[in-house]
Amino acid sequence: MRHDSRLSRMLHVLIHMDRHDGSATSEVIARMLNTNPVVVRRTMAGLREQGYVHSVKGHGGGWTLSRPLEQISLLDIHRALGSPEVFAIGLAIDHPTCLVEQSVNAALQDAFAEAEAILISRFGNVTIADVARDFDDRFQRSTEKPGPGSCH
Amino acid sequence: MRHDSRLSRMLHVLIHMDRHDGSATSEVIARMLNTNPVVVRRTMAGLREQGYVHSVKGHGGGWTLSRPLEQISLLDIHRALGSPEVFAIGLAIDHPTCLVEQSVNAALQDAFAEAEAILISRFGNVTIADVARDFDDRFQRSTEKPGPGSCH
DNA sequence: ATGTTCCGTAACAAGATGTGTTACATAACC
DNA sequence: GGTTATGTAACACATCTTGTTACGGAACAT
Repeated sequence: MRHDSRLSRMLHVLIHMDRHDGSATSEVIARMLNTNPVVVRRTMAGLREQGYVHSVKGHGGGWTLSRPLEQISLLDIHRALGSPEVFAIGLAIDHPTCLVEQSVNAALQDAFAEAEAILISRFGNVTIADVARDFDDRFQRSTEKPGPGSCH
Repeated sequence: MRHDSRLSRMLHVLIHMDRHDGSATSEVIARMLNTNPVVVRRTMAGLREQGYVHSVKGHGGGWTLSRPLEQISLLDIHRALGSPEVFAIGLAIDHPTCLVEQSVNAALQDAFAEAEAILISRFGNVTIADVARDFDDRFQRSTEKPGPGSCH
């Protein structure tokens, strides 16, 4: 696969869970995301550990939100997923003895650090509720009768 | 491997080439970078196509710079390498029919676009000569007698 | 109690990509 | 023609995300 899509998937599913009464099973979520129930459990495990969702075993069980979307930022989810590497480009080696390579590393790291700081700051300032609100706008524009609906 | 280190490697070798009279063979460059001559040719091919370096076959041949480092930015090299994907994080799917996922994509793409714009802008504003100058500073601090030297 | 429905997790396959390596063709210079 | 280079195809390898199978454990239904 080309890149890590777990953040995208988790935001997607959390909004659906918010707009859906009761709990959702890994099976149902997997169909939403066009993937496998095991992948769902694996990915949501981090969110559960951080207290953003709750899982219940057995009949009638499944996944539920543990707190309102207003209280969860994109950064929270990014971190719950283990703060995966942001960049696909990186240094050849981390601590080179070559002074030339040290300068190259410094130049690149500066640039990466600046870009990452922007991204992380942005993630921290956007809640999932903000994204859900944007969905409401799109939904309203796409239908005559606005309301809390979804595409699944 | 974890990530794309071609940019880092190319900056490294271009500075060495600048501080080294005559041409350098793929063999010599490969030893600098702790890699293989074929990898060097493969990676430098893009730089040659864009006119940053020149290669000569046969006895006495090798690689030479086609223009001063002042005229090559980090962005130039990034593009010469085919503008590889900057981020290791991405969207689940590109053009979803699901309105929720469309909102998620929009939020993430906004954030990524902003961060990438910063990174690209930074790359565009730094020439390899700037990096080489930083090397000169480090070299001077590391010895009594400053001068155009390298670690290889 | 037993079966059904869930999650939890280990184990392994698949696909993609950067990299390493071998092999061979081609070109330039001795 | 032989030597020294690059150019490039072909394939192996490592790593990582994702997909899949398998099985264990917990909760609820009957």
